[in-house]
Amino acid sequence: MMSEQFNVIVIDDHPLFRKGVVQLLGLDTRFVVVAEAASGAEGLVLVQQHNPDLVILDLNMKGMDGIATLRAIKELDVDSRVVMLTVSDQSADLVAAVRAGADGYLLKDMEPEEIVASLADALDGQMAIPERLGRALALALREDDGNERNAMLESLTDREREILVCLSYGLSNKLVGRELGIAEGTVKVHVKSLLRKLSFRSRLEAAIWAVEQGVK
Amino acid sequence: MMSEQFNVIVIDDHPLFRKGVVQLLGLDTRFVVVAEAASGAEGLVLVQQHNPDLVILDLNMKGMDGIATLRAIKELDVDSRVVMLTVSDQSADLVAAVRAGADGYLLKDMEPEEIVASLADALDGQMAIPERLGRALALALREDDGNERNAMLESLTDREREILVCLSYGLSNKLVGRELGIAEGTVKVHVKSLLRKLSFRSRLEAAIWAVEQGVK
DNA sequence: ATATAACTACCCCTTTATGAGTAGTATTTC
DNA sequence: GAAATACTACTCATAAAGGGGTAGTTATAT
Repeated sequence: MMSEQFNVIVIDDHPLFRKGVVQLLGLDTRFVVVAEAASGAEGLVLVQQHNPDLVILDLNMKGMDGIATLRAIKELDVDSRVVMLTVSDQSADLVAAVRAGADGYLLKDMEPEEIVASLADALDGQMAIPERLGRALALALREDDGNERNAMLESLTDREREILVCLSYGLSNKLVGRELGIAEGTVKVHVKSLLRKLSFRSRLEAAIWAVEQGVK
Repeated sequence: MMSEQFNVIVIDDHPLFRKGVVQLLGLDTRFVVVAEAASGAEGLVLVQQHNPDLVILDLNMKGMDGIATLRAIKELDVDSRVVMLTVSDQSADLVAAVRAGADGYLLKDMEPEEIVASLADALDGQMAIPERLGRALALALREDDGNERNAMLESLTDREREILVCLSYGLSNKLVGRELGIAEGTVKVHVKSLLRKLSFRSRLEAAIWAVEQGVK
């Protein structure tokens, strides 16, 4: 079996970390860094152009943040695997990344050997999750069944919950406004807020979730 | 109890039937025809202007048909009751009308006394459904549980069913196209077709229905 | 008193979605 | 062969949705 080479793009707005990653990958002949980007927007263009095997993406970036960039990449017509690289060991970040389609999640303070091994895993189709976060992820996924649902709903205001119910009935903004006696523009604000709080990208996703959760 | 008077608007693109209805209502002092319209679009404007107690609406009109007009009226900020008047005794038409929010459903070949009595019922809050269609309606409503669901699904082509499933996952047209390997514009055509076939007004309604029906 | 949060309503702008139409190709049906 | 249907892909147009912002009001908490 020949030793394949993998094209890699590194996206990180911190030049030092970026260079560190590039250097680290340079030590392993399997990895070829074909491009670097200092922002999500810039990285997006490069990914589109190069269609790399692997994208290493910083989670905490100014401007277009890591999750947004990850989603944007997943919407491109490329089949690159994306591994998030971050200093955060917050399980919330991990869960958000996994939900948005991350193929791996690495911590910047991991040992170089661990990082390289994890990247190889990701390319191999296995999700690379550090040991210490595995338990948090399992916990978060279990919470998906009820705990998290309540947590998500409780993060909404009464008005937002009311509007979510309307969405689950398939109402348009105009009809929701008429139903609740408020302006259509105001409905948009609440919809916008609840989409942000629940991390949905459209009223469609929110409505489907609400229906599946039995929100009434 | 004083004998109230009800303002009525008649919408029918058949002048003869329209005049007949107006004359019929003229025989009963409770009804006051405040306007007539020969098309759905025209009627819509009049309903908006007059906010009548009752709208008598022909189901079978050229141009904007009766169901479409009914929906448009229900979207207006008026609380008019709408009774469909039609020659059709097809239960499908009846079901569609009831679903779209009709407050009554009359047949043009009913006896004048029956029609007037039914209109009074509708104004009183009771849905006016002819005896002979009652059984069909009950049947149709029972069919809502499975039979009609299958009938609705079977009216779709394979591609449309496939796309409906994508909608139930919350995908946008662009993502559906990418998922199925076709152009976004093509997805739009299929979505438009399935919305028409299933009588939904938005992908949101279709997706919610699909989720509730367990379409997978 | 002064934050803080929620609710309301509007502005701007871009993207999506929907509706209507035309049209070519392939397959099936009569 | 001709007709019908499904699928594909356009065009053009309007409506709806979503993301950003500012801002005034009310209520509640610090």
